Amino acid sequence: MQLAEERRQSIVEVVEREGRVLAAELAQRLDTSEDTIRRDLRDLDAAGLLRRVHGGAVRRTREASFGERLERDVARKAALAQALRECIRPGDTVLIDAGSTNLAVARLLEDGQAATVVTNSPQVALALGDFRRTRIVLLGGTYHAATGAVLGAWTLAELQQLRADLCIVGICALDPERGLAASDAEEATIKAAMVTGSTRRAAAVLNERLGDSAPFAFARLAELDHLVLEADAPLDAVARLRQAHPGLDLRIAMKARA
Amino acid sequence: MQLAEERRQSIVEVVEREGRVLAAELAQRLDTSEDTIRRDLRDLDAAGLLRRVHGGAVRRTREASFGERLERDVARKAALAQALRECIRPGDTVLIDAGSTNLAVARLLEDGQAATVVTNSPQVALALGDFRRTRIVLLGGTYHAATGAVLGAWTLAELQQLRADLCIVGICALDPERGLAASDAEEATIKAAMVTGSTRRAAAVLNERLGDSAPFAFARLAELDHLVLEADAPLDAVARLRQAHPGLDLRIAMKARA
DNA sequence: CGTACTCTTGCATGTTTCTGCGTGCTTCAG
DNA sequence: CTGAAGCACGCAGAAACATGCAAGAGTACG
Repeated sequence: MQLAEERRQSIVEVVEREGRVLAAELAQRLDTSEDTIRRDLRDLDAAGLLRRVHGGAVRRTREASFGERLERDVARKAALAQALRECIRPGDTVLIDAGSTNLAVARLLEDGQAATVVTNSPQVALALGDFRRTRIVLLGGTYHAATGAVLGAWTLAELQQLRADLCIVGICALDPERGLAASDAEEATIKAAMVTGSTRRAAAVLNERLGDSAPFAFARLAELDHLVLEADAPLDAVARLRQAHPGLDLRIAMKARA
Repeated sequence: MQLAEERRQSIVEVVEREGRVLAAELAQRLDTSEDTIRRDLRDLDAAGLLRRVHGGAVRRTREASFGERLERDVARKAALAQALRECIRPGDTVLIDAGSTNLAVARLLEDGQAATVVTNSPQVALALGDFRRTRIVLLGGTYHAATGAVLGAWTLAELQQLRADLCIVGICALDPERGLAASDAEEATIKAAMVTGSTRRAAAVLNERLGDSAPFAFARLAELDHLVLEADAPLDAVARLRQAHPGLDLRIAMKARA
C-alpha cells in the first residue's frame, strides 16, 4: 500500500517528465481506480501543478509575471472577450483597459470594427499592430509590468482630454453594493477616469471575482452599461446584479471549450 | 492514443510554423476526421490562436510589418546596441527612440543601469518589463505599426515637458553635411523634440545608411555626442565624419558574428 | 476500550464530452 | 450556371466525467 501523497507526487513526476498523461493509464500503473486518479488530477490542477484536460492531464507551461496570468484560463477569457467584442459599434472610439481578458478582446478585433482604439496597454497596441482602418492610440505614463498597464499622472491627464464612445474596463472585483473595484490605488484612479470619460461602459468578470471585494472602488454598478458573465455564473449572483441595476445589459458568454 | 488537447496544440504549432494549413491535410496528419479538425479550428479561432479560412486556417499575422524588419540583421544590430549601451551612465534618465537597433539596446540593458527609461516604443517598454530598479515611462500618442513607434501631438507635448540626460535616437540616414534624417515627417518631428530635450545624444548607424540621405532632417551632426559605427565601416566616411565634427565621441562596434 | 468523527477510496448512477457519420447548405472555380 | 469541395448541423455510440453513497482506515476523546 502506498500513501495518497506519494501517488500524487508520482503523477506530477510523470507529467513533468513526459509532458502528458492519460487517466486510465495512471490508474493501471498506480494500481488504483480511475476515480481516485481523477480526484487527484482535480486537486493537482487546482494547486497549479498540472493542467487537467479531457482524458488526462498535460504539463503546465509556466511563464513570467504578466505572461503567466495571460496564459491562464485562455479559453474562459476568450469566451468573455467574444461577448465583449460585440458591444463595439461601427465608428466607435473604444477605450480598452489593460488586463488579460481585454488583451483577448484586442486579439479578436477585426480591422475597422472600431474607428479608434485608445489603450493604456502596450500589449493591446501591439496586438492591433497592423490595422489600417482603425487608429491606435497609446496612453503615456509609467509602465507597470505586474499589471501590464501604463499608469500615472500623464495617463490621467490624457484620459481627461478624452471622450470615448465605449470603455472596456478590467475589474478585479465586482459586488452589487460596493461596485467595481481594483486591487491597486493607481490602477483604480486610471480606471475611474476611463469610466468617467466614456459614454458607454462595458466589463467582463470571471466567476471567482463575482461578489468578491477589492480595496479600491472606482465606479458604482449603476455606471456600467454592459456586463459579460461566464456561461456557468452562479444564478443567485446574477439575480442580485439584475435587482441592483435593472437597466444593465447583462450578457452571458458562450461556454468555454478546450 | 492521443489527447484532444495535444492535437489542438499541434495544430497551433503547425500554423505558427508554416503560416497556413489545410483542414484535410491536418486530418490525415493527425489521424482523425475532418469534422474533428474543423471543430478544433472553430474553437482555436474563437480563442484567438489562429484565423480560420475556407479550406483550413492561417496565422493571425499581427505585428508583421515591424516584426519583419526586427528579424533582419540581428547580429549587426546587436553589435551596435552593445556599444550604444555603454554610453549610458548610472543614474541617467535615458530617452530611447523606437527602432530595431534601439530595441536591441533595451534587450541588453541591465536592471538599474539607468534610473529611468523613457520611450515611444511599446516593444521597448515590454522588453524592460520586469525591471524593478529602473522606472519605465511610455510616451502617449498614435501607434504606427510600420515603425513600431508612438507618434503625434500627445507625444510631442510630453517630450517638451521632458529633460533627459541621454537620448538614443534612431536615424534613417546620416550625412556629414545634411545631418540626421528620417524618412517620415511625423517621425522626424518627434526625433527633433527628443534631441532638443536631451543633454547628451547618441545614435548608431548601419553602413548602408552612412552617407545616405532621407527626406526629413531633424538634427545637425554637431548636435550628436556619441555615434556608433559598424566594425567594417568605410574609412573615408569615418574620416569625413571626424572632420565635420571633431568633438564627436566616435565608437566602433565589435565585429558582428554569424 | 469503545464511540464518534473525519478522510479516503471504490462503486453505482446519471451526466457531459468527444467523435464520426449522414444530410443538406454554402463557397469557390471554371 | 454547375459540379466539387468545404462546411454546418444534428444524431448516436463510446469514452470520460461528476456525484452520492457506503465501506474501511485512521484519529480524537471520554
